[in-house]
Amino acid sequence: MRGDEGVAGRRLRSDALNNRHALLGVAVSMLSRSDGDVSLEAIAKEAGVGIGTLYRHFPTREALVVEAYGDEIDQLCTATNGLLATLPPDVALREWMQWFVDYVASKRDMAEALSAVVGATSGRLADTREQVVGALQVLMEAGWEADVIREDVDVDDILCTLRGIWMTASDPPRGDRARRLLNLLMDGLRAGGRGTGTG
Amino acid sequence: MRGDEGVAGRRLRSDALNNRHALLGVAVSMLSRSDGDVSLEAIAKEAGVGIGTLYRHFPTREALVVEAYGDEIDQLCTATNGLLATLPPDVALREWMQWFVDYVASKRDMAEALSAVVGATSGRLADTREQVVGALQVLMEAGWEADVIREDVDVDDILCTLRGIWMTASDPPRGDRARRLLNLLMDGLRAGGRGTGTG
DNA sequence: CGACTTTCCGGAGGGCCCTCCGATAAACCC
DNA sequence: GGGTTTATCGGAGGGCCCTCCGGAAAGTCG
Repeated sequence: MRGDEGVAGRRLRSDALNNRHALLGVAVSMLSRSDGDVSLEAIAKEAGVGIGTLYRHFPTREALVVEAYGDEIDQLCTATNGLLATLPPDVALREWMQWFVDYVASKRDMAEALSAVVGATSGRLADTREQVVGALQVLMEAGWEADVIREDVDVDDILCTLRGIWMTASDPPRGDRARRLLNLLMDGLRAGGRGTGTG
Repeated sequence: MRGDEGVAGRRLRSDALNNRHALLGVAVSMLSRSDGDVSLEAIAKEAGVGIGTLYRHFPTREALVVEAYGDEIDQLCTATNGLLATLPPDVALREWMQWFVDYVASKRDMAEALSAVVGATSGRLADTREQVVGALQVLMEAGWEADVIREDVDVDDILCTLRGIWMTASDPPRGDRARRLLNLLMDGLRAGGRGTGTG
């Protein structure tokens, strides 16, 4: 399973590994419930471990959420190949961003968790960042190659804009507006050559 | 002074008014300091009132921040006229958004506070929302009139996108990226006619 | 000035977050 | 197994957020 080591990559002791899996399982289950907010202490209790143990494995709530849904994020990030195999690059990019935004909006706490990912510079959150950036990079490069995406916009620009859109799409869910904003973004991405802004 | 009444518009009792002013003054002063986080309890204590009093006047941290800087937000929102008097509408819009984003990035807690404003549907935060929407509306309408801004993008679209940009521009401050994103947005806003996205 | 009504105050209290360190248990060696 | 090392656990504790309501102060009327 992904992420079965500690921060230094060392193998975890058996009890630590059990606790880690228990926490992730409980986290997925409790975060999926539709009732009100879920406290980290409640997750630790339900998993049968102390709160200190939860924090040792997952230093922030965001880290826990991202790791709980790590597999699904993996899937989204590897889906780029399938998209590029069947769609023009710009359409593939548009479609992938739509999936991503919809996915984020479908999970409690995911918008905030992935916002932390965007700003992360080290640790596991930063690994996830690299993963997402990588997926976007593949899509963008295909668009550049086919000359359907302007070249003076970088992957970080897109990621930051995307974050703005998924924040809008979640809490409360607003898929319609997200679609409009993605259209606006795509139009900016296709607008000819050098930026025409005044700044 | 702006905001010298309670939620129902009734006149405040004298002690309440004094407390309110004391809280706002202390809030501005403490939020302007550059050291670490400022707790609401610390603000209440410094203002010489109980924590309950603070919450009665300002139901959330965001409300306190927005009201503390209400005058400055007013100024930003009325600056549109001056801009439109001397600049083409699209340039004026671009310039105003730049001011706004830079302003948000310059105040502790302002990014989050104004995010709450964007989502507010009632109360004083919603009033501020109307104010900002009004300013944007003026700029957009000038752009539509002059036929330099596409007409299938509404003011809420811009506000949501703008929020994404100011979130990026603050915490940590990243004015360079904000400028790039504003350029991208402007290019989308000028890109011809009907949206070309696939959604 | 009292007496009465209305508004407002203050801080105790409960919940959550996060840290820290003495206690505990796994892993390893002989 | 017994002893030693080292990783891990657990929860007490302190801080902040926010609510709630008994009590106090301001305003009002005769």
